[in-house]
Amino acid sequence: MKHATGPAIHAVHPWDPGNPEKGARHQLLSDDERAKLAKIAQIVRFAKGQEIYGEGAVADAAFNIIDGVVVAYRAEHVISFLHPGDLFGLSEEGQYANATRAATPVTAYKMPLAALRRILANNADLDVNLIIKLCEELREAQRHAVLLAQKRAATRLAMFLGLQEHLQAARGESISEIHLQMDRSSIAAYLGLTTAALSRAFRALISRKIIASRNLHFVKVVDRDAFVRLADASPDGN
Amino acid sequence: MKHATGPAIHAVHPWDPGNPEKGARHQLLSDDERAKLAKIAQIVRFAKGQEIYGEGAVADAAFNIIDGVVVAYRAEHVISFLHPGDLFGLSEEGQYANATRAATPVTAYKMPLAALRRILANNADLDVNLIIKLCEELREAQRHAVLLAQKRAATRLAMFLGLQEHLQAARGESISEIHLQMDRSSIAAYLGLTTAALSRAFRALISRKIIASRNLHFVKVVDRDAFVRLADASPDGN
DNA sequence: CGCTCGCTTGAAAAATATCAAAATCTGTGG
DNA sequence: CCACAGATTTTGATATTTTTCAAGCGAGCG
Repeated sequence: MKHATGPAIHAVHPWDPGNPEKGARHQLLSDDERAKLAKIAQIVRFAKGQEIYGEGAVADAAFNIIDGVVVAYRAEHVISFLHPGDLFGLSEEGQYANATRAATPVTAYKMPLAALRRILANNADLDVNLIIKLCEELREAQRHAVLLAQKRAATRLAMFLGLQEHLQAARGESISEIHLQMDRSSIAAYLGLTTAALSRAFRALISRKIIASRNLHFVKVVDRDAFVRLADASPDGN
Repeated sequence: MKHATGPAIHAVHPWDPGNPEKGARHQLLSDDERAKLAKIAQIVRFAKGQEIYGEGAVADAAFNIIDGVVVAYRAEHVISFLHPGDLFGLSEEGQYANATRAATPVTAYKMPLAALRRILANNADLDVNLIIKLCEELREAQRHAVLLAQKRAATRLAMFLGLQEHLQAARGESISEIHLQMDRSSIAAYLGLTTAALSRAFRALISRKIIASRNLHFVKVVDRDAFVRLADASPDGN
């Protein structure tokens, strides 16, 4: 079982131009590092919809997702969706900068921040890995901003689906369908739309035969050209 | 002259709850570290409007702003405004993830990435400082996303002005007026609006007597209550 | 098997995008 | 220091698009 070894942090390496397939994510930690972290970590579970911590709560632990999807939000707006291999609860000491909630049943490692920092202080490699991970989060936050700057709902949705597909590929999963594990209201909050507008955007893409969906959680890109035309943040017309 | 000492990285410390005034930014580097960086840095200047590097260009150097404002953009959308004490051009090796352009005349340190990484590898403290800086950038990118998720133009503008004011305060400058160094089209691109909509948003805030401005670059908050009511990402009504 | 919660749909109102023209600003050169 | 030309910003009138508010559906759950 891959989960038995301890926390795993996955990210696309920002240096190392010579990595196998571009965009592929790597496990950043060595077995040794994972073992060290495992010593201070405990495995915790959250039910779907359960709050993990609130905005502004005193931050005492970081989490590393083993399985499931977590939603990070702030002031009613979804900031990011976190997946297995992601780290969260970090980078704010004192208090958490945003709230988090389980979008699906979640299993995660929970690591006390104090112990974590102690390990980081004595381990330059971990430091670097943390930097890599932060860079990845930063890139993603910026992609989110570009998405949100789009003016048309259908464009935002297409970009979002493109991001999801991309993430799925980076995780090594199949791309034949895009799997949306979160509910519509979370997606709407991520896209800066009302659920009504999101629903209509889905309908627009479907009726234009750009995507198809067999249920709320699975979407398939039918017309790749049109999809890319929409999703690639075309600076021009649309 | 404070600039004679070498690169300076400013950030709000994420740990250290016990810092003097909350929100105040600190110089992260020791004199020794600055001296080390100074050895590999050269001072460069850019004219207003000049491109510093293009999106996707081969990344060979990082920059640290001494004076002026830089705009980072991607696909026609402004991702961030960078100020003195900020670092950019980092975190992408291989190629720059976004383009940058001088919004005002800019003076900066230019540091070859290769040399920079060599220094980082041998200096755990610098590592930590880099982490702190990345956390700050991440927080800011997330704030940007929250801003963009707002549906009303006036709300986005008010939040933007609030952010600018906050940054100004963190830099220790006066807050009696908000100084907008960039042009309207950059602000519009940052807010995900057209310049026309941005102009009307300004007008709306002015006619509602929430702000006043003596020219394009200086804005004053007149009705603080109304301003805060708008800018504080009110999850509720508006 | 009924019920709740979440998603979809409708119709009307509000807001922004568009496109184009007028006003202002900037900085350049006389 | 002033005048001018180009560029930026503002304003107007319309067309789109999204939000709102509310009612209908449907799927999943107890």
